Order: sequence, then structure tokens, then C-alpha cells
Amino acid sequence: MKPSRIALVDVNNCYVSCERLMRPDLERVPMVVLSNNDGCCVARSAEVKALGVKMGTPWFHMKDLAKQHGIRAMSSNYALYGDMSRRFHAVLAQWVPPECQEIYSIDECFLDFAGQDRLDLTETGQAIRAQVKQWVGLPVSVGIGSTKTLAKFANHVGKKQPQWNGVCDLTVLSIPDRLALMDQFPVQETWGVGRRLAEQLIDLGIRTVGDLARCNPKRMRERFGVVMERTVAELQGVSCVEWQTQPPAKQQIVASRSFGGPLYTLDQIAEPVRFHMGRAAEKLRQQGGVAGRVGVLLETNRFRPQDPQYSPSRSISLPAASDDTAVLTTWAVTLLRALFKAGYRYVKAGVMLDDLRPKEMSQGSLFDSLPPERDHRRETLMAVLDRANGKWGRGTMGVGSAGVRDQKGWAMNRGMLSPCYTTNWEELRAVS
DNA sequence: TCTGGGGTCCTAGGACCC
DNA sequence: TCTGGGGTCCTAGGACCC
Repeated sequence: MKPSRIALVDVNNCYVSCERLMRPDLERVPMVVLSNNDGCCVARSAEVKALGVKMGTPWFHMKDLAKQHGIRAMSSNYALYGDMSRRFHAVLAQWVPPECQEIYSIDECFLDFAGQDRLDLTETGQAIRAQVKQWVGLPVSVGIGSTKTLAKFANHVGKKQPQWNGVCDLTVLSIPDRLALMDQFPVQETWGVGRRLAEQLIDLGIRTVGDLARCNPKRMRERFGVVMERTVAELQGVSCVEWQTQPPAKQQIVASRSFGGPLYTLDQIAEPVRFHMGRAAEKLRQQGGVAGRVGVLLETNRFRPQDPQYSPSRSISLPAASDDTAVLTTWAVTLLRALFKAGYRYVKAGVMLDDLRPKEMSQGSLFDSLPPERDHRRETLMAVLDRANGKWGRGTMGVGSAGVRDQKGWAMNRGMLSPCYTTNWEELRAVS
């Protein structure tokens, strides 16, 4: 059997690159894109990375640095990034048959070149870079390896070491050369090795990606479990991570968000909880599912140790699985009442839907008064709700007070939002 | 004053059953 | 005083990812 060749293509500094696409004047300006609520940096331009700013740095921590270096910050504009992502994946779809493309995330895509043995993948990688740049306008890097974990590593190498010019193909290297390259990178660069595992590995003297690749997978399983065994095997070229052409149906839906500012009362918090359940239930209906379990969570500010801390969560199995916003919201508010305690400074609330299953398979409760055929009037109502919110924006229609009143006190801060250039006619880029 | 949000998988431990 | 063993299911928590 021929060894497989898998490419990982990803967009460099994705959100920053998307913003610059519409604002060429920001091309060399050091800039970051902020998380929801303008909280912390989730994307950094090369200039900002060079200043040593880490992923996840709170924006208010780097205000001085920003002033000093003229760092520009933008709120995240997911409508824009989602649209650009769709175009990026569409271009890549031209390079392999559909079953050989795996859309891994908003800015990453695996391509399986199995069966295209005569292709020089370094050349192909360069052609892909040029095409995405020309057709979509985004800069990408390409890594090629015989497993997904190796492709991920190769991609990282292609980005970090300029001599690769954005494309690194590990499959053309000898094993000693490959290990030597791996020895140049800290073990934490391995896909699946985070901060915690890295600490433990370093304690054992496993410091580089190469060190990890030389380990015995079975032995690593005894110490760290099956995930680590697979990671080591993948680094050795033994494929262990499944290929997923179709995104699997979600097993859990979460909708949560920090408030614009702290909230103190049950009534105040009930509003965002209803709103979040509106969003969660909409996602649930989009995947044609019903939820058998509803959960609610609350959080105080863990970064303020001087505050009394209380971050409870609770969930409950429903008597009958449902996709009905009103039903799910009633349960969520019931849970919220059970959870809420006065005297805390709450900064975040969220809802969870679990035990998801396809609607066709759902069974009514034994004690349900409704006949087994579904309640079509409720379904029509939910469809109207989804259409209205899809057309006029989230929060147009909701259950109870969700989205009806203005979102005073809990709406997100997005003070530096760019226009929705590509998804809203009102906000098209003007060229003068 | 201001620190994201949405996911997955695995494991350990308790409840429960025979 | 001495109090089984094994399987399954569920849940919470920890680790990771983008």
C-alpha cells in the first residue's frame, strides 16, 4: 500500500487577514482582532506576534503597548469571516474529489491526495497558495505529511521557517531528516499536546516533537492514555485519526456569553438566558434534532479573587425531548431559578442542550397528552420564528422578553466592529 | 473598569443491577 | 469483627482543539 499524502491548508492570521482584505490601508499596520465583548486577542498580525503578544492576551492589558506601537484593534466580525471561509473552502474543493476534502475549522482544511501519486505536492501547494490568494485574497500555508498530525506539524514548519516559502512536504524527507526537523520544535507544537501534557512530557525529558516521535506508543499509553498513544503513532506515520468528510451531527449545543457588564438579579439574568436559549434552539432545529436534556450555567468573575465566587451549572433530563423554544426556555428559566443566589456579581450566563437526537426518532413522553403525531401548529410557529430571525437579524422575535426589549446591561460590547462588507448590501465596500 | 465561545473525547467514580 | 464481584450506565471533570 502506498503511504497516503495529506495536506493541511490554513489561512494565516485568519481574522486579521479577512479584515485587511477589505481595508488594504491596514496591510502593514500592526493589528489584532478581539474576542466577543472586545475581551482578548484571538488573532494577531505578524507585526503584533513579533512584539511577543500571546494569543488570548486581554486587550486592556496591552493598551500601553498598543499606544506605543500604534496597534489597531477590531471587534470580531463573524459574518465576514464565515463568508470568506466559505469561499476559501470552495476554492480548495477544486483540488480533490469531495470525499477527500475535510473542512476542519473555519480556517483549516485537510486534503487527501491519495491516488494522485504523480503530483509534486510542493508545486501543488504553491499553486494552491497562489490560487487562494488570487481568487479569495487570503494568504495560506500548506503542510503535507502521511498523517493528519504530521500534516499539522508540516504546516507549522512552513509558517515558521521562511525557507519553505509557505509549503512544507514532509513526505519527501528521509526519516532521519524528518526527525532532525522535528527536533527543532518544542514538544508543545504537536497537535494534541497542550500546556498540561507538555509540562509532564518535559519532566520525562521529552522536550521536542522529535523526542515524542521516538517514543514507544504502547508505553506512552500506559502513562498518558489512548489519546497520547495515537498522537505518537501519528507522528510515526501510522494514521489513527479518522477522516470525516461530513461534519457529524453535534452532540451538544452551547450558547453562552459574557454580559456587557455585571448583573445582580434573577430578572436581569433571565433575559439573556431566554435569548441564549432562542439561539441554541434555532441551531438545534437547523440540524433537525431534539434535545433530551437542558442545562444552565452562571459565572462570576474568576479574575477578581476579592469577589465571592459562585459558578454553578445544572442540567435536567426532560420528560420528552423537544426542539420548541418555548418549552426549552421554560425549563431553562426553571433551572436558573434553582441555581440563582443573590449577593453575587454575575458576569456570564449560558444554556446547554444535550442528549441530542434526530427528530424522527424522538418519542413523546408516555404521559404526554398530545397524540403521537406532532403538533403542527407549534412547528409552524418555530419555522416562522427561525425565518424572521434569519431575515431581520437575531432577536427580532423571541419567547417572552427574549430579544424584544433592548438588551440593556447585557449586550456585547463591540465598539470596533467592521462593516459586513460581503453579506449585507447596506455595508458594501465603497470605492471612490 | 475591562480577561471569548463553542466544541470533542476520555477517564474515574458512583449508582444500580444481578 | 467479619460485608462479593462484575457489568453497565451516567455524570462530572479534565484535557485538548480552533
